Amino acid sequence: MTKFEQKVLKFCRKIPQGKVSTYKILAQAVGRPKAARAVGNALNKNKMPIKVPCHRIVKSNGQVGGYVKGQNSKIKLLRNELIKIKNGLIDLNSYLYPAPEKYKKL
DNA sequence: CCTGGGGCAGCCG
DNA sequence: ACGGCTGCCCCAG
Repeated sequence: MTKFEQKVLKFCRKIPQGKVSTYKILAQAVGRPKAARAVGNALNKNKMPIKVPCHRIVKSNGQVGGYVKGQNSKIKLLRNELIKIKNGLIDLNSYLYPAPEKYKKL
């Protein structure tokens, strides 16, 4: 496992239950602002959803995004954490962590 | 709403 | 080591 992946997973674990983050934010957190896709790759490759709650990572536009066990599975997990999803969309204003300014203008 | 192109770590030949 | 392809993406038009 590479350094990059480790960083990604580590940040994942910091996300509190009931909150979500985005691939982009994760990318920024690991120092690779433009590597959102690579981040997704890392999460996908990890394949250890029990220890690493990668279901709390969604797209920056609020869509659910993909998941190893399927989007539907991901949605269930999120709902299970009291996160409301309307038609495949998550309200980032309410759930986003660490909540950057640009998402707070509601 | 849809289309196209960019950018990045990993994997494979 | 090298080049090309891929994928839980992002953003501008």
